[in-house]
Amino acid sequence: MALTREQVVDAAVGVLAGFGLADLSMRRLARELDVQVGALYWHVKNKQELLVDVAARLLGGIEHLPDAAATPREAVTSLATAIRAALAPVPDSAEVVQLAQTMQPAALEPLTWLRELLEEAGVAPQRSAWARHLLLNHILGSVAAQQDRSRLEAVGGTGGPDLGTDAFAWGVETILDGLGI
Amino acid sequence: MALTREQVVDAAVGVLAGFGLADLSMRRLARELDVQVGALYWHVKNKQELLVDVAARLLGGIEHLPDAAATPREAVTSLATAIRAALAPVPDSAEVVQLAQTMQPAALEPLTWLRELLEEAGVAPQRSAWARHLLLNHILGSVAAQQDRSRLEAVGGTGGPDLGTDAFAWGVETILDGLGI
DNA sequence: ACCTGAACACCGTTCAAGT
DNA sequence: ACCTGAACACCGTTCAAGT
Repeated sequence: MALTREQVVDAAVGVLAGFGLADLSMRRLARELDVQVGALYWHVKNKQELLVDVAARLLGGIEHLPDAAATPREAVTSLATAIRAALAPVPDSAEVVQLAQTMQPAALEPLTWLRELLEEAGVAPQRSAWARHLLLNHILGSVAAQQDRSRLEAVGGTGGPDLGTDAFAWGVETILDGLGI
Repeated sequence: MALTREQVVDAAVGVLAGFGLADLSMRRLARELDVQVGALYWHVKNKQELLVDVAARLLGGIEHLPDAAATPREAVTSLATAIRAALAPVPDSAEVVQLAQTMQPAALEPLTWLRELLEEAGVAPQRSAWARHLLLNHILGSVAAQQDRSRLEAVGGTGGPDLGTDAFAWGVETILDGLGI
């Protein structure tokens, strides 16, 4: 049975989740899939394009319209939290999303919803693109900072109660306060 | 005359400013300095340590206490703007600073001043570390976004009036508003 | 003290040739 | 259509040996 692009992305997500971006090489992927390196280039144009698919997969499980009952502001908070939760367990996920966002912004749907929700919550259309960036920088920065910390703890981790969550939630509230919504 | 660590850092900053992080390899540096690669490793422990020095150099020209006459809030804005101005012309500088910040936070003095100024402006000491991160993520995110845009324009650039500046200033004000200072 | 030469163990990408 | 084999042009790091 022939290799599929799906399988290549699966393997890439697996290596990223298990070992981080430094170990995610095309050659490692080929080994994992029992093919030669060149075979991968029939299914993906290059590594960057593959990473866009990886980012999309990481964010793929996020649902739109989480709570019809919530206030518009709570809807923003809820989506931001869902994005963070999806990225937090995967090492270097913030870097991968940032890259994908730069190369193909439209490929990461949940990140575009952020702008819509901000407008529904009262942010002016002229400001919503900037506001989305502000929020996204906070989300990705929080994820990266938390993962850097856990890298230092290494295996002898303290197993603490996820201190990053408080800082993250506070940051979201601070931004929304600043937006006056 | 023997090679110095200073010269290695100089060369690294030069390659980064001129060609970006992708071209900043130890081998390229050795070529530029007319030595063998191994020679570099007598002056720096590894590439990461060198990049910390590069980041420190990029931020090294920033002065503390810019305006004694300014309000505390203006002092924060002024420092944030100075940091952005120092990084904006150097490709991939945000990535390099983020790496350095992770590896040796104390090595980047101007970034530590940000916290002090925020406290002087009225941010509670328990919140000032989080607030600094929020602001820093905005600064670095703005720099990266602007450089990504100018990468797409490439050589045939429109030469527009630096649209990123407005978004940056607005973001700083929004964060400070959210902090209630 | 400072550097060379050479090696080790990797990379991403391409492409003729096979099936 | 899909993959192999092999090459091209690179990496970061180490280290005996030279001066």
